[in-house]
Amino acid sequence: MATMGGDQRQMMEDAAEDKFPEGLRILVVDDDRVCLTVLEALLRRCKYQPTTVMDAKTALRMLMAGKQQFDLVITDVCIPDMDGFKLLELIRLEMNLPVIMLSVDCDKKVVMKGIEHGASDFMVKPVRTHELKNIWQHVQRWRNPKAISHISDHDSDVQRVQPATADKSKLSGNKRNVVDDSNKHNESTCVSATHRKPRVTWTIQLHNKFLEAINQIGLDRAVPKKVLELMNVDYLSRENIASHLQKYRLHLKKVNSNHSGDAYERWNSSYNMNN
DNA sequence: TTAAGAATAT
DNA sequence: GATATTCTTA
Repeated sequence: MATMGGDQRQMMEDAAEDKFPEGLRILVVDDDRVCLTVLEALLRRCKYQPTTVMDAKTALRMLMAGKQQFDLVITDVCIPDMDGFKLLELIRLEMNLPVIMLSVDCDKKVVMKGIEHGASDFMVKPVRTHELKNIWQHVQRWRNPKAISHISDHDSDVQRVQPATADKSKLSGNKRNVVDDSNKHNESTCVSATHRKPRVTWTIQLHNKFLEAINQIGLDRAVPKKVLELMNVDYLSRENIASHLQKYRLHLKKVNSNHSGDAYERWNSSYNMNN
């Protein structure tokens, strides 16, 4: 990777605000040199800023080392030193980045697996430019999760329809349009995944920040909205905090009733898994 | 209409 | 168990 001077970085930040999708930093992981090169060229053509690596370990090391150096990761399913899904999992666990999976075939099971592991998207090789042009949307989704439109109409699941009051649409005429997917596979198009916010992991750091906020506000006056503001962590939602606050208060109650000294320990120990 | 907090669901 | 989502209430 090229080291960049302050000027360049500044330029990129400007770009990030003005013409947002340009200059997006993308890490591409694929063991096939040809694919890698092609992909790199295509990404460049889309005005992105690709970095290529050929194995998972290097990818991880780069991601971990400089924090927040990338906006998006694209990885092949088959990479030598690690299962692509494993890599996906790790990235999702350790960092807050959208990941796009890549594969040569569109086997439903594989795609499914990608989705289940939290891939933002799944593309089938060969990837075309027009598919890449739009991948910035995943970054945008990540940064602004509020804009997520719940398109959960992908199964024949009996959608539990509440009587009159449940209608969220503002339009009076409620058209329940189900986009028919008559073309289940056009070859080499990207199969769009359900975009789902990653489950929040309350690391010790995050929890400490939470505590800090609570201390500042005062436990009794602490409400999710205020805590959210004070914490100022962009990927957290009010609901996330509400949930955690609920758990925290429950925990406090326990501690108060039976104050066995190790209750505190127990609370903290549940955060020692990672970070 | 929004948000808190309890109750459930995953 | 942890976190998300739904439900009820204010």
